[in-house]
Amino acid sequence: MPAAASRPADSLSHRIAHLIRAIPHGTVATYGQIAALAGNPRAARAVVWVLRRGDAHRPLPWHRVINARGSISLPRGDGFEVQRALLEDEGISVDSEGRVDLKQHLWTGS
DNA sequence: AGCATGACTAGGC
DNA sequence: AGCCTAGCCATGC
Repeated sequence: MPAAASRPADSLSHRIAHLIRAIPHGTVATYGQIAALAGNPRAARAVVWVLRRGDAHRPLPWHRVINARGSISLPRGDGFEVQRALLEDEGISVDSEGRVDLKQHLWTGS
């Protein structure tokens, strides 16, 4: 079965989705961190794409991904509130500005 | 093939 | 410390 030059299973996007599902409950990861683990430290925007696209087949813990400054990147609004609620449900404190204590909750990647 | 979108980031001022 | 700019990646039209 040659052909199939870029099967989803081997694509960067798929690796990204896989990594996101690997983020442990109660911890968070940054876009850049996921990108780096997926092989491209500069593919943070690709991570965003995957998160926005979502996965119709399996649940994606999208709420565990935040930006490098340790805060929720969604614009203020419903999405923002939902993410904050989901994180707090996992025992992660999020202040009114959407900031999380990375020292305490950042996924070490292992 | 070119332009636009998106929840990003590092670096410069 | 905050704002702006330029890079980077995958997809959709």
